[in-house]
Amino acid sequence: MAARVQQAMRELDYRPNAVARNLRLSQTSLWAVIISDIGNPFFTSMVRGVEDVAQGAGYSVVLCNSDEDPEKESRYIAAALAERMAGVIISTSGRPTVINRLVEARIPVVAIDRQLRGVNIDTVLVDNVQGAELATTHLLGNGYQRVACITGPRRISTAAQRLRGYQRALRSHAREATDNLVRYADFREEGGYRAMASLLDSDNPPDSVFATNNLMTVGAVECLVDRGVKVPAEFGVVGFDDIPWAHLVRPSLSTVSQPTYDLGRAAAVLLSERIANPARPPSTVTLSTGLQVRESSSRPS
Amino acid sequence: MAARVQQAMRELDYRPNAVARNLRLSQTSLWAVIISDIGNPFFTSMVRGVEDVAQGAGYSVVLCNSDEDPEKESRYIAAALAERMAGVIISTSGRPTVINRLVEARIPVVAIDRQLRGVNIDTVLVDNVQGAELATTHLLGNGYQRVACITGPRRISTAAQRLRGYQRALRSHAREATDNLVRYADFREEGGYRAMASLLDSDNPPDSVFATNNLMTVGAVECLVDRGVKVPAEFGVVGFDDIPWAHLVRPSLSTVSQPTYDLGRAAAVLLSERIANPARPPSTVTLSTGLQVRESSSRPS
DNA sequence: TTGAAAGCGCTAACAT
DNA sequence: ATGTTAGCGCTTTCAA
Repeated sequence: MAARVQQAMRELDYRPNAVARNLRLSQTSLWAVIISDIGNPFFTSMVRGVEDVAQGAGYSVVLCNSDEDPEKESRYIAAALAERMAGVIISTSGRPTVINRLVEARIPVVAIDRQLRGVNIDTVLVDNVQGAELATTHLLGNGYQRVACITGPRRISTAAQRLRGYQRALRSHAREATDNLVRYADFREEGGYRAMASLLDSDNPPDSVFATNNLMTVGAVECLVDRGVKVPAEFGVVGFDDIPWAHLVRPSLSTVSQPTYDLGRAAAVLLSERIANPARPPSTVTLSTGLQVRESSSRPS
Repeated sequence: MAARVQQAMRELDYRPNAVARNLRLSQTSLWAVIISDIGNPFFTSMVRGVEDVAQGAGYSVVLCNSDEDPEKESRYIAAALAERMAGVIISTSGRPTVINRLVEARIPVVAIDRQLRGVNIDTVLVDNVQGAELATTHLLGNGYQRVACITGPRRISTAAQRLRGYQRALRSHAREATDNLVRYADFREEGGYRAMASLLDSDNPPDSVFATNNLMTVGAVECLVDRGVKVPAEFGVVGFDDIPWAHLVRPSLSTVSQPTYDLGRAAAVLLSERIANPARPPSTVTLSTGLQVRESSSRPS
């Protein structure tokens, strides 16, 4: 009887070997989530969203941290490929070539937060242009005259789109969008700090800044504090994406907020749908952003 | 010749199937790092330390987030077991039973940050008693009279040890270590907030607090801000473990700092040594902590 | 209902 | 130096 087998299983504490099972079925129950900076709370919140959906669908989520390093990213992609993971959710560091392998190997892939050029796959984004426009317009509306922008690496779609939103806002307020108010940094704190320093040291410095991610915003504010520049009285700051404990920071930071958890959920839903039906055409989900006005952009009149 | 095979491999874009390889060799090149809260920057820094060593030793690191939930933790342990991962580094949510399976299955396991009761395995810790004593003594030395303690769940070793260090410091300053100044919370922000509220609402409220992790410290400070209690003039605060951007928070937070990155490195080294030599007796590495004095504990005289 | 066997893709041992 | 084969533990198909 089957009952006796069950009994024996318990007695011997039998655990099925998933490796053999995976080999036989040529599929696993593991999803890889490859993110570009584990130190950025944006990604950690997103991962929670992915996890909650994945658990419900019977998958386990393993996290891989590429640290914005294309080489580490490649290594993790290779691992996901070699282990024949059931699916991959990736926020790329910007090199499209390596990811193609996954797509070619017919492993379901969803791009999250950042677009993948050259391949047509499921994608979950926020409306970066709109968010950046919101932030810049807000600064202009509060009486700041020369709004600068600290953005990320050109190859990363969010950096490019947020810059575009900034430029669009300037133009619609009849300001010229000059290059000398734009700095390209690395989406990290130190990069934000250096970019801010460079802006302050320029010939005709700005009186406010829009930084295109949370860590660079922190770096920029640190620079302003170090130089004794008063925020928001002398200088306005708006960032893209919140930081935790934003309310404990003085001055508290105005930011473009993103639905990070829902971003993760949406990606997970797309991935499970693609696994269920590999033939369906890829779709793109775009979530909208909101402006959180706090102290750093509210110039006293 | 071998050269012709190499050539064919390239032409066909051959990728070895790691699943089959794992089955044959009954081992993988994947380490699982199971952490209890991905939202806590303490763990993210630790993971970086693990990763850097692992990469050097030819392993890839996948991260699993148990969110302090024993059930999720069990699921990930089961996955690590089923996938026959090469090793596991775990910061447990406190249930010893499930982890035994890993040990019984002879999968190399290293406990990090939190001790595992009942099993004798490689462990990496910080000197929690010493750090807590440092923090409490510092508050007493700065003229605070009634020092409270917000600690974590009893079953977690760090919570117990930090509480012990607090009690020891009180006794060596001839203060009674009374239970009504101690609160057990959950190592999260909301828990810290509620514990602080409970302390303030008690009959004989404290004039300072030592919180045993970073998130609860943030929660406690939020509560103090909401109640209009002046830190540090009316109330002193010291936390255990730093938060990012501690310098941007006003008042800036005094904390017991931990070598988080080195903690990860040490665990990774222990794990790779155990993989190389499964027979060696388990060892425990204890790293020391330091006191970062900032504004929140410096009462103006 | 229960049993037997093939084969997933790889590696290691053995034979040529 | 090159070729052949057994077997890792599972699932699926086919046979009894």
